Amino acid sequence: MYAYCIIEYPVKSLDKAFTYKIPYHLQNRLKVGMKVVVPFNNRQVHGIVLNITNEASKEYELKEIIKIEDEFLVLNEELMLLGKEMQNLTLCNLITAYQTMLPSALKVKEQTKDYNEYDYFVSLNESAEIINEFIKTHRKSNKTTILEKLLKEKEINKKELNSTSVRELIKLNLVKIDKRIKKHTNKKQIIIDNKMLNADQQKAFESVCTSFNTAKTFLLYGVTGSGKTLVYVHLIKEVIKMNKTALLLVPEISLTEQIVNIFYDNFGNDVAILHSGLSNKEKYEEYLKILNGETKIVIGTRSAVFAPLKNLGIIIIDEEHSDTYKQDNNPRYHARDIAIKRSEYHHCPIVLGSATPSLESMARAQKGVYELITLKKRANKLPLPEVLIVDMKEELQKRNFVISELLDTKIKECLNKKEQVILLLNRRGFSTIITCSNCGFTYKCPHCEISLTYHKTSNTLRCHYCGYTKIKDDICPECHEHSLNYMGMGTEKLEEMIKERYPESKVIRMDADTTTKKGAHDKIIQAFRKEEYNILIGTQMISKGLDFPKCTLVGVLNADSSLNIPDFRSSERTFSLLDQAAGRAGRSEIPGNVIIQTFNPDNAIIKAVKKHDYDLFYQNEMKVRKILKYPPYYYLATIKIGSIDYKEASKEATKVKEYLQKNLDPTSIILGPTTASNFKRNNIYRFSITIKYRFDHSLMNVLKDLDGIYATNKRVFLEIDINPLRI
DNA sequence: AGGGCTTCCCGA
DNA sequence: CGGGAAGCCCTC
Repeated sequence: MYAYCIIEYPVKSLDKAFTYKIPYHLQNRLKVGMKVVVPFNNRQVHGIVLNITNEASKEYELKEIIKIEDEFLVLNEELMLLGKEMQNLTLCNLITAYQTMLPSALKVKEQTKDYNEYDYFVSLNESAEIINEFIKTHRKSNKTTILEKLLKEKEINKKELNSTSVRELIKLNLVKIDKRIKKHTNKKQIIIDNKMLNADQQKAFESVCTSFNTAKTFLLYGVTGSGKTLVYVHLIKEVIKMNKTALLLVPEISLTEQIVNIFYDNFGNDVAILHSGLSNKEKYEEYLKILNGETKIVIGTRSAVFAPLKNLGIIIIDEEHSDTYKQDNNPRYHARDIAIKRSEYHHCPIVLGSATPSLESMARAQKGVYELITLKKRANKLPLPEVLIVDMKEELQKRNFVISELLDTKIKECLNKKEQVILLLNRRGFSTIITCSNCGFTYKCPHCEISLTYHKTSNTLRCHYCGYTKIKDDICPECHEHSLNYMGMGTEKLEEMIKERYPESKVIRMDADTTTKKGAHDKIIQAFRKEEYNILIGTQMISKGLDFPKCTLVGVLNADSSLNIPDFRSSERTFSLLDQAAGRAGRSEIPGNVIIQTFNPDNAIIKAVKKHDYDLFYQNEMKVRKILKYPPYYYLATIKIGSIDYKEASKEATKVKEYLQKNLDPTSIILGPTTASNFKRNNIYRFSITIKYRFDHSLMNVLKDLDGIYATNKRVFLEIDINPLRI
């Protein structure tokens, strides 16, 4: 028998199966999807078994598999198929696809790390007579007490006994030790909310229920606060009743804990949680629980879409429009696409939930590809919060640079009434531009040529692209004057300013800098919910999904920042960010207010946000997309051409374009090459080519070939992104 | 990926 | 001629 294996190196030239003989003693044990050790070019490497056959080509002298690395199946049949689909969808190496699906502890490399904790049990190694004899013939000691205990209890955890005495007893051959994997008692009991559904929610629930056992995609479009989560909970409950499993994806770590907490009242099932904030060991434990079928519900972020659940009954993607569902390095997969593949395999429905669906999803729903379910009203029947637009051009004349008059009064009101405020500023750090007022010098990253951000807490200047960090100077490095100005407002500076301006306030900040530690997200959220603080300052990470009943005021300080980014999706992102942020206010009995500060009060997006009018936004934006030939009317693919050498990158980019022009369908539009949005990053110059296409059956193959051409080029490399979120 | 083999370049 | 660097090829 022979095994076709893919080996661990993620290199194009090795992205193919190698054939090995299966030694006799492994023939019954070896299964497809197992991790094996094989000889490879005078080395031993790890691989995954793709296929087992009785026949093999006689072209090569075949070597034998050395051993099986993991006795249990690493990847089941579904996930093996899914990896191949991901390879086709994203043009990554097959092994890269499989690696992405596994928790790092099980990744194909080195040896599988033993993350298990063990318990050691002591038991008798001789008959009762001999033990009794020993006790009688020796004077009373630690040893005899242990033996007496063991006569009664059969086995005792070694931890409870004196280790020296145990060691002596082992030497005497009277006792032995068994090593067993420690069973963790699971703390996260899932708990199903018994709250009843309202009429709208019930209708939504029932529509999905009629399609259990069908691979159908639903778009659950519900305004913020309409209680989508409760619909999820009831659907999952239903699925569990049918003895199936459920997968719930959320966009950010900060939302996993919150969602878990919603599932209360013991239902007897455990829920596994998977997100990047867990340690490798924790991920491994969660993964094993899922693999062993000990848990039927998985909640997690993007990569949780690969959770090895069997018998999936439903997949739910909350906040489906979120950018975080697309991985921005290889393999550039979108969790939504993967989820749809999985739903096809399991014949189960998939629910995409959002208050601001992506245009792609809404367009598909309009066309009837997805079934549209709408929740128009907030669950608590309260109106959506009133959105007030402040024109910052006028405020500037009143010398209000950061906080407008209106926002200031509202904050004060809120603090007086003992209610809570959320302030959204989509820029972290203290100040975003540092310039010298004497000579005009500005700090730029030496590797990326973008301006450095000053972080006061660490007293450093940092590049938010590559992570370059340097200690802050006191004087200008060019003209050596004490003339450095710290301009541009980041969350750190805002925090400082708010504390000063509202001395009675208790301010907490949540951004990438305050949430590096494990569990920090949850801590901040809990503290704010318990009203230990009354002002929460944060970046967009606070805009999604969070539910603070006492929050009645949301202020968006720089609504324009995302509007001005030159990308075809920036309107969509802005609308969704603002609408989501607005949805944080007034979620309980007390009505809320939203204040949006902008320099473009007449902008159509801002106006649509004011009216909470997704449809208005959708209709307008679809017109723009149609004229400009962007998704959902056209599909996109981008190719980034990078090199340390500027000229070489530029030259190759032109060659790539010529290649595409020669080989692609003439209906496809090829744009570029232009300098990529972050042109120089980590000292690499990058050019970008964008392909717009509708029906181009040759596209994937052309791109695959192109990738192959550059696979051996060490100086120039390509990054291909199918359906990119930004160009 | 990474080791072995060939080729190329150049000179205490 | 010799040695080191760079390029090329192969791996079941």
